[in-house]
Amino acid sequence: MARKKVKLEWIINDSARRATLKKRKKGLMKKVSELSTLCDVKACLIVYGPNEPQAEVWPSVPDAMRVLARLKKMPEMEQSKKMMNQEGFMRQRIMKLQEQLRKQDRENRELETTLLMYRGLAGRSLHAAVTIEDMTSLAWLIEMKVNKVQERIEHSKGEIASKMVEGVKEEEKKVEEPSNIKEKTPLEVAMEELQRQEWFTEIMNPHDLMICGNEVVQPYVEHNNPWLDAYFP
Amino acid sequence: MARKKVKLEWIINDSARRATLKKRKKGLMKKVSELSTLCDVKACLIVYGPNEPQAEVWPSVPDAMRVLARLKKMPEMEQSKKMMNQEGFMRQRIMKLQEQLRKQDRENRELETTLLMYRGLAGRSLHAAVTIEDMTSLAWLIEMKVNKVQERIEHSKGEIASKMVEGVKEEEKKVEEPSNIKEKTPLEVAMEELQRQEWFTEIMNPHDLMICGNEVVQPYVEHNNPWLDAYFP
DNA sequence: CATACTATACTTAGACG
DNA sequence: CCGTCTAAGTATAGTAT
Repeated sequence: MARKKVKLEWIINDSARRATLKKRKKGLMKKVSELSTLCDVKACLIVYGPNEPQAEVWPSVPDAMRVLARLKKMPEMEQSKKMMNQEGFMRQRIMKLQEQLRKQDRENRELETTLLMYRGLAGRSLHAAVTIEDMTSLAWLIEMKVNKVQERIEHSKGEIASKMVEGVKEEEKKVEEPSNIKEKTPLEVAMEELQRQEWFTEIMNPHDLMICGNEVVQPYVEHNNPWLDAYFP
Repeated sequence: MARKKVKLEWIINDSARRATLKKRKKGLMKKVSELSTLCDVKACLIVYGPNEPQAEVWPSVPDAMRVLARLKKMPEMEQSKKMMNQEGFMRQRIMKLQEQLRKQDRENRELETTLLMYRGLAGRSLHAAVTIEDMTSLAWLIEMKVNKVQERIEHSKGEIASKMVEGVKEEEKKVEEPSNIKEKTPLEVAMEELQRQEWFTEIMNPHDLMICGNEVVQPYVEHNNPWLDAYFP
């Protein structure tokens, strides 16, 4: 009746596997919550069942969304790590932080506006009527968003374009080098640039391709088209 | 020299807390990976440090994005659970699934297009030049997205509007009831409807408010504006 | 299938260098 | 700060109900 040392591999036995999943999932959730209270850090855990489309989420779906939102903004930061052992690191770091602060301040102002507006709407609608005006406000809020995104697109387009042209020029310069050093193609550079744009990640839907680091990533998709499997193995 | 039973509360000692965080985070990562190999389930874990903006992510940032993208689409499913013990559940279920299938098929077609297009771009740019045409294609792809979103907004606007008006009417009907039953206000209903729109979750940025179930959720925001704390405790 | 049990494997708090 | 050590505390595989 002793306990075997567990081998780290897929459990073949069907019921044993489900039992293990249940037990360990529970344990994991507990441990995540412990970590989060003991050390007061934000964390989130998502576990999908084998067939269920419904995932188990800690601490809650909305909170997980918050964490996701935060994660989405990080790719810009990952690169600053590479500068870690560079000379003059401090000055760059400080500049980055200052810029971040300014940005955050701007965001805070926007947040205030949205909060106030929502408050106004919610307060009024508690037991009074929701008027056409409320509805219009909502529509206005949404249209504002769209306009903003379009503005950013217009603003970024030129930059991306010049980056690409730049990339082309650089490639033309070293046209006869052996170049078995795998460099990023201009398109990849431009795509990475796009990934870093906030409006881009918010506009592109999850089924679009992403570039992350050096690899082209195909986001999660549950497809039922065998042709795709054949074409992209 | 014995080990105390750990109290589940914030560890005051600064270095002890950081040590615990490090150890337990490592343990958690291990356990998540074990679970995922033992039971072959998709999972993801994100843990933020106390001050670091850089999160620790398992299994990897792109994979986490995939998992989260999948999560984003779920809210529609959560509600079907409430119908579980209703009569005629089966027919509704089947209809939902059929609709989902159609939707997925459409999405697959879009995916194919994007993949083919990207392939074309990537293939051409490997060592050849990136032309203005490539760049234009990219811009075109993005503008398509924006147009689509706007279409959806136009299409949904009317529906949302009528829902709100409906809500107002209903509230007017029962104007003299005591109503200590906390019902959703029309605005809340409309907002929930919005949340369910794909274009909405993709357009709204993380700093906007979300409604999730019955509560108004404020997404993650690291603010440095004390006034906000005072106003929204 | 879920629940309860228990021996054992695994994790980790605290001490030490 | 970091890694190592070790006993105490937890998680859980296998089993029984």
